[in-house]
Amino acid sequence: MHSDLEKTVVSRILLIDDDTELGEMLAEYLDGEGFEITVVHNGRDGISHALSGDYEMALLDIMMPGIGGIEVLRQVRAQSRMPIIMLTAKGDDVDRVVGLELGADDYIPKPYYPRELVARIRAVLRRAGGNDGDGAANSDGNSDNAKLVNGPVMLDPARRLAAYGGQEMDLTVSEFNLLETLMRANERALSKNELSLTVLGRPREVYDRSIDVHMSNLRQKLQQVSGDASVIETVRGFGYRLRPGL
Amino acid sequence: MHSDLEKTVVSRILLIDDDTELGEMLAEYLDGEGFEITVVHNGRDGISHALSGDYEMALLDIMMPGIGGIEVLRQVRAQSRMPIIMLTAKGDDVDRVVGLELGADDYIPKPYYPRELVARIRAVLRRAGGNDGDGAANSDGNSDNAKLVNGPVMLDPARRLAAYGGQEMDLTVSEFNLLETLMRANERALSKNELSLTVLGRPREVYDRSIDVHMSNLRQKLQQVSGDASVIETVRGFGYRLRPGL
DNA sequence: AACATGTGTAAGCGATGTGTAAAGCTGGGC
DNA sequence: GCCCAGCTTTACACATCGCTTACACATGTT
Repeated sequence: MHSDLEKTVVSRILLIDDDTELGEMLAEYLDGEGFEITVVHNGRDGISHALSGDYEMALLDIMMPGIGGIEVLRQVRAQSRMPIIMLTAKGDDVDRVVGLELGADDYIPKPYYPRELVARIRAVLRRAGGNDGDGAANSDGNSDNAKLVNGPVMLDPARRLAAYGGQEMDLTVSEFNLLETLMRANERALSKNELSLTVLGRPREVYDRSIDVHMSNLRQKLQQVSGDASVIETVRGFGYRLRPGL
Repeated sequence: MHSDLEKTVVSRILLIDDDTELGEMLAEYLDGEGFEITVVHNGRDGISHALSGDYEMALLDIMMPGIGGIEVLRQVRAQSRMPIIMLTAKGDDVDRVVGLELGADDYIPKPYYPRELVARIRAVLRRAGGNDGDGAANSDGNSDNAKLVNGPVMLDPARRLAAYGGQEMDLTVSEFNLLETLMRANERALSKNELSLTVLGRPREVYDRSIDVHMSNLRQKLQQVSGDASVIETVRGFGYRLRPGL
């Protein structure tokens, strides 16, 4: 049962969260990342699904009506050591500590940046899959904190450093996420809604110009350093993409 | 380079802790991880069991009524070199030093994150089980007692000594942990939530400014000794990191 | 030309980070 | 058992940043 870490095997993930809209969004995104995801909306179903043995890990919202996340965790843990990541909105305090003491593998506060969520999921899965207990500090180094390079543009997600042709750039979180998302898409065009989802962690709203403005600012910073005005191209009526063949 | 230390035999572990409830939980969890665990609830029994030769290692709570953990450690060490991991409530670093000097192999503060505990147990067992001679913790790079060096900053986790350019610094437990965590992350940026988890042992709560304050104090001490104001950099909206290329 | 869509700039304001002080805890000394 | 000292946490004041909104202008499309 070892060394079946082939990437061809999709990881089956269970999402237990009563927030259907958010669930949709996450499910969609994770699906795109190569995970197979199932969503259930209450604690009851969560427990039974979790214990079915069909899933490699679970994402569990703490705040749920009826059987809350803590109780779900407790009951699942009574029978299973599957990896579990706790999700929670801000505002609940004591429960978190209890959750971790009960054996949650990680804890992620809202707002979820899907990117970060994926990183944590991979970290947890790797820890669970590779059977060697490694070092003490439970930092989540992960496979996708490798540096991203595309032509002269370099991004180091782990260190949160961005540079163009060796010249460092000072980017805000949103600008950084924006550039990171575009680079990961690798010249594929991304819609504004996709960008809003991954960069801002929320769906794009009706008169929402945030992505546009962040894009504008990012472009300015890029141009300041590169002199190149067209590192990022506009796809009119759709979104943006990194200029092919940079 | 597959090694033969893969033991098909389960590791027998002795847990010495007066807290029965916590003992239950840990025992159950560790059992699920493939360890065979025995729990005793006082120092007397702890010593006799430990010296029985039936166990590969012991987890030892420092705080116990009657014969305390330190005393147990001393008496066991008088006759045995078996691996021992100390468990303790947060905050007492004096005990930690004493424990390590008496020959404890590792030290884990409460609250226990089961995942981390398992990792440490495996690490300790691996060290003890493999060729003990060289003691060099190899590939996993996170040997707990190795000194950490990053530019002029030097940290000796075993002795709890910190220095900048040879100049010793007097740090509190939290400040030390903070610096240690940042150094282990090796220039990776860490979110405040991550830092709170590893440094304080709890998730960051809503209006929790503890990390910020500890950071402020740590920076002051660093500057006092180094004159360098920017050993630790802020990543706004995210967290902190050690300045790359120190 | 008329309309739709994208871009840049500016301004307000909530979010975030820092430093200081005071209160709360805990352990050690007596 | 009490008090003191040191550390951690909380509280607050202040500075700064950056996200969003709004609007004017530019560019593309029909």
